[in-house]
Amino acid sequence: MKADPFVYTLKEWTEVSMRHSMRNILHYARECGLSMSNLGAIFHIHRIGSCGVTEVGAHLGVTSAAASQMLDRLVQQDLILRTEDPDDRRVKQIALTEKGHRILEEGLHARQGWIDELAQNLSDSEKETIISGLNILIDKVSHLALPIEVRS
Amino acid sequence: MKADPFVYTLKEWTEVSMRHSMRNILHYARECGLSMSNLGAIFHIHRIGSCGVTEVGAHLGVTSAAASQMLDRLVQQDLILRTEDPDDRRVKQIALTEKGHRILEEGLHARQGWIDELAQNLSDSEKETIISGLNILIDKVSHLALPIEVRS
DNA sequence: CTTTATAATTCAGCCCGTTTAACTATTTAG
DNA sequence: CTAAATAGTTAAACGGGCTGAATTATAAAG
Repeated sequence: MKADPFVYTLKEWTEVSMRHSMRNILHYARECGLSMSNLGAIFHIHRIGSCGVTEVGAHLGVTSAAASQMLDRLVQQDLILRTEDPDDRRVKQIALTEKGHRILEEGLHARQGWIDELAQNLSDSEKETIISGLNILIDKVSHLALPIEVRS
Repeated sequence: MKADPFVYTLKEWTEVSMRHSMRNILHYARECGLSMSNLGAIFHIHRIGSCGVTEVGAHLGVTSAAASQMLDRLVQQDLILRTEDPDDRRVKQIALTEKGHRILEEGLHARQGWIDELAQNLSDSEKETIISGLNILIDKVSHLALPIEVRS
């Protein structure tokens, strides 16, 4: 089980791609003056659409107090919008502003720019082979048990 | 160029795999009381072997003062060793302790554990297809221009 | 030998992210 | 209607991580 060459290769690729992406996103974060937590929140808010303060905190693994304060800073920077939920006025709906969306797009581009570069060095037949494999992975990974989002 | 389905698919997979890995490593960091910077330093030290304080800082994108302080905390936690370089006594050689190696191994395992799980849902022929693609990627990515490690 | 450059450390000061606890507002349960 | 639960905010306190500047030690250049 430990000697599965498939697992070894997939881990190697994951390691390499993550190293590239992480370096790029860290550089971008520094460039635009946001912390990784900030970017993580922005990415999460985009991915799940509108949500509440506590939920953002749960995803980041922090208390609702911490989330509230961080979101407050993001509101001040005009990156997110915090509006009252008409159905339950205890809840604040968190959403990205236009500027927030721009940061998100730029962040994605910064993080994955190396992939564009990589693609230029590949022939069409190589791309075919790779796509076949990736589609299998993408299909199967969606069936994985969803990791639980816990607060300690 | 923007509509290259290959780029789209590869980016999608990178996004998904990074989300899994990041969640797991964040959870692990929290669990063992280390920051992501700490883990990043440990990973880097392991990857390039022994190195100096300033170099670690450069990789993390911080000043040598910041690196010195962070490494100091890691020394106190018995995660790294800081010894004088006999060839140039200005330099301190940074290396992982046994405990540091253990944290590294556990971190890798935590981060990539989902890959083991994923592998169980794949047939041998599917694995073959995927490996073929990954090997192309791994080969080509090594030819990418190395991102410059800069200090602003 | 003297000067200059380099590696690392220390210190003061700042900001960010976090927690706990207290508090307000609102909703839900009885 | 009242009591309990929930969502969010606020405040105080702590520590991490960062910077810039000063310091020490060593090496390299002249």
